[in-house]
Amino acid sequence: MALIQVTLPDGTINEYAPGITCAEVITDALGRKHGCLAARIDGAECDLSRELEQDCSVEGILTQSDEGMYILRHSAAHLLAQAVMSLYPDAKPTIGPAIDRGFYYDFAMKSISESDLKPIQKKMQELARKNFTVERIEMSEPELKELFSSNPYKLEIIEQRIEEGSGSTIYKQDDWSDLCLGPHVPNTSRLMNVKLTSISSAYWRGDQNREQLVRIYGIVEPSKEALRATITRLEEAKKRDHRKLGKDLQLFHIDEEVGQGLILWTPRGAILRQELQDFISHHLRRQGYSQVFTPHVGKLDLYRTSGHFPYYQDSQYPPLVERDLMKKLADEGCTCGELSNLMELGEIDGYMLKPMNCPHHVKIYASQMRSYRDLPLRLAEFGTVYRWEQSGEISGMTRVRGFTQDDAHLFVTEDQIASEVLGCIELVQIIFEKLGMTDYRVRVGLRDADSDKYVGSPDRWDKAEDACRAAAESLGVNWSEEPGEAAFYGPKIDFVVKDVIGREWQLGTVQVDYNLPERFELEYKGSDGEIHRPVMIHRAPFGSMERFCGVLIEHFAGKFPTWLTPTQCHIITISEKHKGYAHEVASLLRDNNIRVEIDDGDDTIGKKIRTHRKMQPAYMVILGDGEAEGRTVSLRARNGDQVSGIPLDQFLKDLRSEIDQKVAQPNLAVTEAEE
RNA sequence: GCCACCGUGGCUUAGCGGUAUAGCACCUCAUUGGUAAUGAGGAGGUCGCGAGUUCAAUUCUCGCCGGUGGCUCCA
Repeated sequence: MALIQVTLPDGTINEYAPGITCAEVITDALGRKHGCLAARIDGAECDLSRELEQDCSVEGILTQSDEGMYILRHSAAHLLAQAVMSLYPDAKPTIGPAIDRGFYYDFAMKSISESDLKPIQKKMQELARKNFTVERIEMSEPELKELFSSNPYKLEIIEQRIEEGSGSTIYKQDDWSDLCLGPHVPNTSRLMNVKLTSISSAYWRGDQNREQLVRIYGIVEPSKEALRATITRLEEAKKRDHRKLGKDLQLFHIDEEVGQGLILWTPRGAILRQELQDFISHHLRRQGYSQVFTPHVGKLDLYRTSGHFPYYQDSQYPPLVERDLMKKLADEGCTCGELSNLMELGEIDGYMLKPMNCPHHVKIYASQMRSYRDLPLRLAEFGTVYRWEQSGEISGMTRVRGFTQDDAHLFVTEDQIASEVLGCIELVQIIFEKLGMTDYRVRVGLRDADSDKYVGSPDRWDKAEDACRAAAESLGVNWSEEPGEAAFYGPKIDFVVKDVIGREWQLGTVQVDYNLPERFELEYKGSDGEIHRPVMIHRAPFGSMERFCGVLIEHFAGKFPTWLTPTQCHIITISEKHKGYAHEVASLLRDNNIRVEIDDGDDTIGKKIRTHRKMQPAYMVILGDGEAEGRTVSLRARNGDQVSGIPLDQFLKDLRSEIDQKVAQPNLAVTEAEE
């Protein structure tokens, strides 16, 4: 029989008899401890057990690789399904993919609770221990339909995914099998280190109108150590959760009597927010923005013109209707449904909590005759908007019903779009850089070429889209084009970051808009003496102050740079004798605009340090006999570093400069200690 | 909005058909202590809200409100 030639990743070509498996080839090349759990034949992923029949290239997939982890997770999902089926024979498995942080499997079954996860997990480990071989079996369509005849979900997949007359594969371990393309680990013993993490629900095919399924989430790692490390990492991440830290550090409060998703900024949080606003305001002035203020409500008619009221009713607070009018309508026997209709028709007017700031800003633009010399006109406002988010979606500071955007609207000529979009991007870059937020991605939302829902001419879109692409490119970070993700009124650039539990949040956004100027018939007089229509750019580099601060709390784990820290210094006295000096130091610092808290109580020094540590001041300033006599201070940094005998004026000077320069992290005590 | 789970003084939390733990925080007294908890005492809760079952509900049932994890949605 003719031998086949197998090319290995290093370029070596070995000859084998046909029918040799990938596993054997890899073992031959790398030895028995090759650490692979699957393979690639000519680039296509497959099982280690796959047999080779002709010349090809073979490459092992290491467990540690991204692809390897993906396969491990996918196999763990299968194991989960096997375990669930053995414990709940009535359950019907649907789909169970690997995801970035683990895996899940959706079942049609009676609901189970968190406490049921333990036995399932135990069963999984028991099955894993039995070291079943995971076997790939090719089947024809009729065979598949026969095998999964009692599972309508699998049948639906077979109907939709598998071409008439062709077949697919199942993966079988012990007496259990699942419809799947693979590849999978060679045997279940690879899946010992699993942990089921949570239980929730999902709709079949993600469709709200279809069956609700039970979804079980889990994580899996190649080794016990890796699993333990992952669990520890998840627990550590949870400690950074802004909802927990926000409470511990007294940054904000949400009160159910005030309302869901409505943030109360407490004094310490207000400082954080104010510092950020001041920081960005400085850059706005530099870039030629004009500050404006507008009210929190506007007439319904305004939002009829802008299109917000008719199009986005479901995500708005209900309109406010005048009390007398309400009473009159009620007396006339008008029902709620009729009232709603009247409002929609524009028969009666009312006010709306503003869902966006743009209509107000548009009106400021339109309040004067504008000439091309006025453009670009950049109107900025920290504007608070209200949106009726679904109750189940509200979360901490990241998804709320009332929030303040660091909003601005740029009214520009067609030719100014590119440079102004770039200016907006620069602003985002300045902010992210100063705060050390390098872990973000950028989405450029482009129009869907096949759709006609977009306003504005194709060539204008092309230009605007090019401007967005170029701007995104200029950032030097990961960015992706997302066709079909543009707003109907123009392309956009979104900045997306992850929170501690891996959820992505959109922060900043830059959007080009041809629509609103049209709707409000905005004009300017060009240099040619003709009337032209401006283009608008909406942009919010932080996105919302609430969401941004939420993400920022997690980013810094509550250990903010000195300029942002709500209380920069906590002054702590050793004993009663030092009260006088402590207050003197406090006054001096306060006079120099440094935020100080003083503890001259009668706790021991150890106790005071323990107490104040929790609030994460940039520095603890310890004052006792030595300091009072020599007019110096002792500093204690967050990490425990200490330094004594710093002359008071020098400390003030250094601290002031650290704040003014917005240094990334407090480093006075650290620098001194290292010398 | 949907599904599951959860809701005990400011915070963390024990408990359970007979109105309730403990720690931290708070207040008082003593202590004046040099870098992660000094000691003693005290006060503080209609056990999320409303109904129902029961001789009796914080505990069981239902409804509502709120939170958590997902799903769906997200201008």
